[in-house]
Amino acid sequence: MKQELEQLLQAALEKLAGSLLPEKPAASSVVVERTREAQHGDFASNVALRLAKAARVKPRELAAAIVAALPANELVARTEVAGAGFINFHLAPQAYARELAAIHERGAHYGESALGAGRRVLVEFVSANPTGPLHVGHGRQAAYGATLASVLQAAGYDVAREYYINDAGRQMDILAASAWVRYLELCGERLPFPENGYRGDYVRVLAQDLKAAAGEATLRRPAAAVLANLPADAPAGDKEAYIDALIARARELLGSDGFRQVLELLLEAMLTDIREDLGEFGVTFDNWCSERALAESGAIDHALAVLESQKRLYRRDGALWFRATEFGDEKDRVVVRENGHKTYFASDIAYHLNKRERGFEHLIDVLGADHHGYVARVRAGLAAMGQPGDCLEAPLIQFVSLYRGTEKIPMGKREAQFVTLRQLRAEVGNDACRFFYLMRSHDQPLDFDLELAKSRTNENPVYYIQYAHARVASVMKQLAARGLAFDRAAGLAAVAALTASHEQAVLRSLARYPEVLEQAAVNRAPHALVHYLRELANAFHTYYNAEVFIVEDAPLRNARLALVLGVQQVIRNGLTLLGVSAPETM
RNA sequence: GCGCCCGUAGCUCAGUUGGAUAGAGCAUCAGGCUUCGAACCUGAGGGUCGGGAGUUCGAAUCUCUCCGGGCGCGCCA
Repeated sequence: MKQELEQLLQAALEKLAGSLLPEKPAASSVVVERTREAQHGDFASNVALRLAKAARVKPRELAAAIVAALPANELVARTEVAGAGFINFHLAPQAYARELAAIHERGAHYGESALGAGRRVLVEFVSANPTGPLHVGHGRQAAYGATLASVLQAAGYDVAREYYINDAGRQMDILAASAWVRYLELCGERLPFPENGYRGDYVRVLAQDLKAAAGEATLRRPAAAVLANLPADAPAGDKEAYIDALIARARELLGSDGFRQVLELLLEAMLTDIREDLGEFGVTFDNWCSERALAESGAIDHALAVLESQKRLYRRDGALWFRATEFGDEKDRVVVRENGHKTYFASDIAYHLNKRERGFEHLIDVLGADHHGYVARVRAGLAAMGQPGDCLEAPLIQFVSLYRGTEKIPMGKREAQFVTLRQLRAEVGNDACRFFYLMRSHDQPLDFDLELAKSRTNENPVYYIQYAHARVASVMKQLAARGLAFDRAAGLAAVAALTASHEQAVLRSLARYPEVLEQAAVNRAPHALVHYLRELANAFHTYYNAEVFIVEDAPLRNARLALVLGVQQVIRNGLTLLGVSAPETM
C-alpha cells in the first residue's frame, strides 16, 4: 500500500520536473507515512514541505500542484492539502478489502517482502564461552538474535545463524582444571579448590561425567603430586599465577593428550547443554563455528598474511602489532604476543574475514553491551584487510536485571542464585520468557519482573495477544457447534459490509503489518513487532466486545469471520517470528 | 581522564531518514457479562520529553553544554 502511494507521488513529481520543480527529486526523498490522526486520512507525505525551499515555491502551492498531477488510482478515495503543506491520502474501502484478501491468500507468508533482495547476511549471536551454563543475559541475546534473524528472513534476506565457540583459550583450560579438581575430590583426593576456578555446581556434574567416562585409572593422580611446589593461591598469593601453574601441572601429569581428552569431554558436555537449552527455547543455529577449528584450518595465519601484505603490521617490544589507529581505532593492537601466542583479537579478525570469504555480504554480531569497545577494532581489522568497514554491524544488547515484584535479585557471578536461562525458563515458561525479552528495545536496559511474567492475570501482556488468537479459534468452534460453516469467498466478497468503526480500525491495523515488519528489519528492532501485535490485539478485543460475529445475515457473518480470521493469521505470523506459541485454547 | 549507551506520566516503557494536539501497559478512580471465552471492553485523571542554549517553516528526535545513571578502556578471552 505504502509503496504504491510513494510510486504515485514519484510519478507526479516527475511530471512537475522542469516546470515547478528544478529537477526530478531522488526517490529516497519521496516518503509516505501513516498519519497519527484519523482526520488526516490514512497516509500523509511531507514531500512538498521538503522540496519547497529548493523550488522557491510556497509549500501549500507545491502540494496543490503535486495533488493535481497525481495519477488516478483505485486505492485512493481522496487527496487533500493540509496544514503547512502536507498531502493527505484517504484510502478507498477496497484498498483494505484487497489487503484482507491478501492475508487469506498468502497465509503464513503474509507480511514477507523482498526488501533484502536475497542479500546474504550472517547473524552471529549468543556465542557464550562454553565454560558454564547460559545466564539470563545470554537469554536476551538469544531471543533478540533469533527473532532478528527471522525478521530479516521475512524481509527477503538470505540469513544464516551462527554461534562462535570460544574453545581455544585459557578459559577452557581453567574449566578443565576446575573440573579435574572436582573429579579428584570425587575420587577421594583431598585438595583445595582454586580461587580462580569455576565454582558453579555444574562443574561437579562435569566431574561426574568425567568419572563416568574415564573411571579412576587414567585421570586420577595423588593430591600430593598435583600440589607439589605450586605457588600460593589467593589470598596469600596470586590466583592467576596459581591457576596457570595448576593447568601446567595437569598437562604434566596427564600428558598433553590426556589433558586434551579432558578438555574435549568437557567441551562436548557444555556444548550439548547449551545446545539443548537454546533448542528448548526455540533458538537454533545453522552453524556452530569453532575457534580452534578455525585456527587449525590456518585462517589466523591467512588473516595475518593479508595484513602483512597490506603493510599493516609492525614489531615492537617483541610483539607483532596491527596499525589499528590507521583505521579509526583508538590504539594499535597486538596480534602476536611476545611469547609467540596469537591474541584473541587475531583470531577474531580472522573469524570475521572468514565470514566474508564464505560469501556473506553483511555481518551482524549481536553482542552484550560490555563488548562495545571492540567493535571499532574488528571493523578496523576488516577495513585493513580490504573489506568494506560498514559490512559489520553490532547491535549491543543492554543488561538484564531480574526482579521479584519490586525486589531486585542479585546476580553475582560467583554464587549462582537463579541466574541461568534454564532456571528462568522453568519458572516463567518459554513464551513469557521470549516475550519479555523482546518487549523492550535492545539498547534499553531490561527490568525483567518474574512475578509479572508468571502471572496469569490481565497484568501480563503475553496472554493478551495469545488470548486474541485463542478467541478467534473459539469463535470458529462456536460456529461449527451451531451447524454453520465459514464461506471464505463469500466473506471476502462482502468486505464492503464491514463499515462499523471498530471494523475499520481492525482493517487498518491489519494492513500495517507488512510496514511494521519492514521497519523491524530495517531498524533491527524486533520490539516494534511486539508493540504492533498488542495494538492489533487491542483493536480485535474492542471489536469483539462491540459486535457479535455469528449473525443471521450470512454475507455479513462471513465477512466478519474473514476479518477475525485475518487477525488470527497475522497474530500467528507475528508470534511465530517472536518465537512465541499461538495457542487455540488457553 | 577518554569512549559507547541511556534519561519521556507515580511505575515499566513506545515514539530514529526532524512533522500536525507526545502515546501504551500497570497502578488509581468510575462503569460494562441471561448474548461467539470478563485472561476482555469503555471512560477519567496523570507530562518543564533530565536542565540550558543553538540549527529552522517545525525538535522528544539533529548540534553544543551541564547534570544524573549504566558499561568499556590488557602482550585476558
